[in-house]
Amino acid sequence: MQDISALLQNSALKITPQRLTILSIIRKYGHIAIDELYEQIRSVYPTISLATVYKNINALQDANIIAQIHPQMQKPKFELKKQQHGHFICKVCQSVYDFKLQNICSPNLDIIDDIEEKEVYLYGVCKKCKGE
Amino acid sequence: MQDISALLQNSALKITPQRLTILSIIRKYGHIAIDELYEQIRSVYPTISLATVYKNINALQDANIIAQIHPQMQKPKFELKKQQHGHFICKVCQSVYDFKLQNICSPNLDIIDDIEEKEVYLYGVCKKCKGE
DNA sequence: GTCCATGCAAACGATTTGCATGCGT
DNA sequence: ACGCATGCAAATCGTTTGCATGGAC
Repeated sequence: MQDISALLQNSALKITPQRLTILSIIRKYGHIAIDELYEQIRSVYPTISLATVYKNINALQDANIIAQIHPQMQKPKFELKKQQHGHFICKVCQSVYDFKLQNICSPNLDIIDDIEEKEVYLYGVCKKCKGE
Repeated sequence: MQDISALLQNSALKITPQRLTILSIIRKYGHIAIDELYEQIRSVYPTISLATVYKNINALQDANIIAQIHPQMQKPKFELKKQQHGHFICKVCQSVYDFKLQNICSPNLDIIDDIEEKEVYLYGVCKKCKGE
């Protein structure tokens, strides 16, 4: 379990209770959309402004502490930044699961010089939903 | 080269000059954002409304004639729907190249029952930009 | 004490909607 | 002739900005 304060300490960002709460909610949920995040944080800080949430997710992205994913048919979601991985999205329950990215296709496209980053989304039905 | 009228004939959508033009522009550019599409179609139909362009891309997506891609750091772009493929995005010139998706990683994640769709974006610098 | 963060309201941009008219079938 | 498509304007939604106050360092 990563230490959330340390993430902020190693950045230029100040440690505020709002930021700590935002990060702990993201960690708890794994992947969360902005409106769910806002809803969750309001149960802790009822007076927090949506603008503050937006400013913080932008600052945290710039500081490379969180990352944004864009699954098809879903609102963008945020996650704590970690090593490269892919996402499996269940079409039924909409859950997002991380998985290790290994030997992704090496496309033989002569325009490609070299590949620096990979972004992979797989879509299907998870076992939990299939089993019902 | 696919026949654009046929795409519309096989759908419930009416064949209008605006739709044909939208589709031919998408085909010509391969991948195009909505504002570029609007700009291009205005050079043919100067009176077309942006609302019409939006209504049409929504209708064409629902009819499975076009698809939307979401490369990181770029506006969403549209392409004609075709068999499954990945996208390589040049970080310098922002160009999008299609490539054939073959033996993508089989993640050993026990929550996955089976995979129905794959969405892959690779990011790097294309040879054209590297060579300069 | 300084500077950044917060919270509110207003502004903004992108997309959608309602409605009257036009066009494809 | 009917019903969907178009084009305009207005409405809406998500996100950003400006600014005064508060809090972290």
